[in-house]
Amino acid sequence: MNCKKSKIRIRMNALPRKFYVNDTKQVAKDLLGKKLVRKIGGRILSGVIVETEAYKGRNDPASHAARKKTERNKIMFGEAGHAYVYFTYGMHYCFNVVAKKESDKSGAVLIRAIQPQQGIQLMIKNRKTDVIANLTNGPGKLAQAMQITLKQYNLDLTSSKSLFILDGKKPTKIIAKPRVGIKEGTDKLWNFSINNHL
DNA sequence: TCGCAGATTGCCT
DNA sequence: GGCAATCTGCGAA
Repeated sequence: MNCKKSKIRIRMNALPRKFYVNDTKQVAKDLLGKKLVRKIGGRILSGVIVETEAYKGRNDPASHAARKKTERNKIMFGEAGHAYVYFTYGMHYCFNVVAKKESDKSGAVLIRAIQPQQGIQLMIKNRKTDVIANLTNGPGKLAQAMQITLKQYNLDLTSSKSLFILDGKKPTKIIAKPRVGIKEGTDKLWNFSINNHL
């Protein structure tokens, strides 16, 4: 890759495939502070990622990919950098990014929360609430605000123009906690967040 | 302010 | 048939 000095940067580039080909926990931490961007019909929605969770495959009972490859979770076994969207509790979508080392068979990072930056008005409309702090502080809320559905299933985040992630400021402090909403594997501190000093 | 239960659909056993 | 990587509203204190 020759990254010569580009005077005019018309569009910032999305994070490269290489970023996602790494240990799932590491990518989960690296994603904090990065900027999630969604383009819908010329409008831009964006926010800084402030909370993530790592889900591996084998040896992680809480992961969808813990047992075996199925129609739904096959994306977690696929190429890193793709979007894994799933529908749960009969009414919510959750947005994940496939991230794993070459040697790993499966793994993904759940994006749990972002801090809204652009397109807040549209998010308010999508979420039907005007409480900013409540727009994207959960996986289901985030997907609703960003209009992420099964249409984004298996989307390649490194080449898509409607959904991608940009580089951002590296957080100074990362907090590790047990993952939320699961029954098994709660001993692992694979929930990562940064203090968004609100 | 906190805690609990209902909503609601598709996937897995 | 049972339950899920959740959110919201309502009731009690």
